[in-house]
Amino acid sequence: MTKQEPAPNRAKTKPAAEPVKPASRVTMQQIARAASVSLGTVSHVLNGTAGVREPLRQRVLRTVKSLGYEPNELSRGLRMNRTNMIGMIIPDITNPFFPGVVRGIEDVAYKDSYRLVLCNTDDDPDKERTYLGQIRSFLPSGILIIPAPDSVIVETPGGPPVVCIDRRPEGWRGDFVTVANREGGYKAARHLLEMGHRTIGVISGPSHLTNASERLNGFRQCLQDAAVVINPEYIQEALFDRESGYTSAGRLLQLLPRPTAIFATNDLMAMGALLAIRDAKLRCPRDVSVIGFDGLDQTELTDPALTTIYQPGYQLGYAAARLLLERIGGSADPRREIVLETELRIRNSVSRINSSVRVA
Amino acid sequence: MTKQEPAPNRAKTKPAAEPVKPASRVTMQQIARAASVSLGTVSHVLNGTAGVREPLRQRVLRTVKSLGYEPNELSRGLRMNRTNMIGMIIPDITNPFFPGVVRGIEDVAYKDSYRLVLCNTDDDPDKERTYLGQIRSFLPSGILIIPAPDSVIVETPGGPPVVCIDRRPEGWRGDFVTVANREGGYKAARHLLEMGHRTIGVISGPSHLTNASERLNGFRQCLQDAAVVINPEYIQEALFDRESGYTSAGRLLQLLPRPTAIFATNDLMAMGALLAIRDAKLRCPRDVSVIGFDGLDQTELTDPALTTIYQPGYQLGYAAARLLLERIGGSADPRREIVLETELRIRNSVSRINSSVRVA
DNA sequence: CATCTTTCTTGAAAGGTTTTATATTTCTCC
DNA sequence: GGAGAAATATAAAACCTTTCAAGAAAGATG
Repeated sequence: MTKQEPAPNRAKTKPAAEPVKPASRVTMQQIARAASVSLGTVSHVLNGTAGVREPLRQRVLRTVKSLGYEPNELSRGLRMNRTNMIGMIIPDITNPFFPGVVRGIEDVAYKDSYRLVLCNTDDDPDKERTYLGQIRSFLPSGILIIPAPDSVIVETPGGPPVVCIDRRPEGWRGDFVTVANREGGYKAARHLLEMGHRTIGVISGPSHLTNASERLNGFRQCLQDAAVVINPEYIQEALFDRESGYTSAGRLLQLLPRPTAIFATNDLMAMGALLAIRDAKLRCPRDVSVIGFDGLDQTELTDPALTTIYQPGYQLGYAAARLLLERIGGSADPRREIVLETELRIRNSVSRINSSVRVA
Repeated sequence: MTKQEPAPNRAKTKPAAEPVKPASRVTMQQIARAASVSLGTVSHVLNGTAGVREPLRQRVLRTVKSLGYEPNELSRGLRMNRTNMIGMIIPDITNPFFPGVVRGIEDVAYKDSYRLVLCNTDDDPDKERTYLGQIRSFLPSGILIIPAPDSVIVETPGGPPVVCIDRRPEGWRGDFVTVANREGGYKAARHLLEMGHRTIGVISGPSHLTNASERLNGFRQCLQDAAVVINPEYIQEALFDRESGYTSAGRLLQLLPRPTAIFATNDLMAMGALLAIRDAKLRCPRDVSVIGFDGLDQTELTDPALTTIYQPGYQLGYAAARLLLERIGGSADPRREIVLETELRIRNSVSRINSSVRVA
């Protein structure tokens, strides 16, 4: 306590008063002083870490309220060696599949009052590495990541728990939440076969993305099971975006015989295909059928409405976040792998092919 | 340094060794020791805050690299009274207009190595308040917000700068980045008038959202300028989402005379209208024309492709982030208001009306 | 009433950085 | 070679919390 002169001469002496601190935040120290109590006690009241007798407790609580104290999460995090943040690394929020995932994550995080730090990698492993480093330097409670292709994620022993979503990075041995991509691809193929298609083109995603290649594998498996062969040039690799879907579809349409159906391993590329078909003066599904993968809302309204394999994006995020929270809570269970189901959504972009074309 | 017995009896004595620190991060202190230099010097090398002679500098840098040091942003932020985070508060990432905005923000932020903390308010002022508090407790460098209706944002004098986007909250007197909503609405009306429409329905957004009401006002202004009257029941208020757009359109379609065109103040509602028209066994644009607002990518592919007023979401975010960064940099310029232009995108959902219907 | 427990309360350290004031070295010039 | 100035290095404080060890008060027991 600095000695304090009695009141009278206050005006004269120009006391070495603090120079009007620029509205800086209220600290626990100030609460302690105002409630004439020790710093530690304030902390104990706030966190319930030790019994504090009721009257004192009330006094502290009142002061907290009246001064409008809010804890400084930085010092808190510094002391406790982790903050209530969750790092969330995704390829690109602009790809309409991801907002749903993010939202699922956030809803879970919000309930437990975790904050989300968002990073878009653009599927660039360098950017991903940068972000990971930066995020770690905030000592987040956990990390949720949709890995870029070829990324090598490692879960550092002392560091925050990590859950991978949607794509499994090379050699990843930790928790993983995904969708039954293989079965989804299989379902797509089966539907096309059932509708009589035998000459089928595929627009696949980047082959080093596990989800893309699994969808393709499932698709192939089904054709193989049905003894339908598919020529390599009928399988085009694109980039999971509309534009490359458009160009790949263009190439497929020029093949002879022209495919009667196209499977795009995501909806964005399927939409590109729809556009390509239109631009080629063909009609979908009359001339060419299209089936997508994702089940984006917007594909209900395309012309024609897109038949697609739905995958539950929101649930994907939701499940991943729940799993992460368990880990943060200290769960040391063996690694978990959660696989959500896909679902064929039949709309109007796949038509039954006339039997004349059918193989005998 | 705890005294260390010679190796042989290690098994017996169970030395009071540190319990294998859980791979905790390397600190500046450790760098300092390893390079036999003071803590301050390390800091100066890292930040260039004081001249350090080259050989020493190199030695420090080498140690930093070899030990893999990464700064702890928490202590850093604690000391400097702010972190390199930016709080970003939006209504709902799931609304397809926002991802573009967010991406624009992130691209700017990334370059200056700021991190984004994402929060979805669902247009709920309480949730918004909660988030604001929580975000502030991280001492972010700045805050970017698309305000919820009826929210009261205040920029605390000592606190981080705030830039509002898209909607101006009641009484907001700070920086603001938006789109020329009024002119956009005007353009929509003019287009419909030019195409011969005189009986027009409107699906407006929530009236307490400034952007929604401005679009409507602009629209009305144009009709008024052209001496076209519009009956109150031809203006339906909806919620900026597809579902409510669908119901509102349904109501409009039952009016007599049935409107020949509908203006929806966002694309999501326009898509709902398209659906409603389809379900009412009518055809767009033959029976009813529709014009939207936003210019979402996906509306290129609807059936029919949606004519709409495009607003540059990405640029909105980009500009807001740049402005915020200037403020963070200390700019004390008078408050700025940036208004971006909209653009009429003519596609296929508005048709010219046959002259017989025209007013003489 | 003295002593022992138990329950509350406190002071101080720790966490990792930046920054200020001071100590030390190096250099310049007579 | 030595004084003084300039350049470089350092120690210690500060930022705001949590937590541990220890002190003080209250209650119980003989």
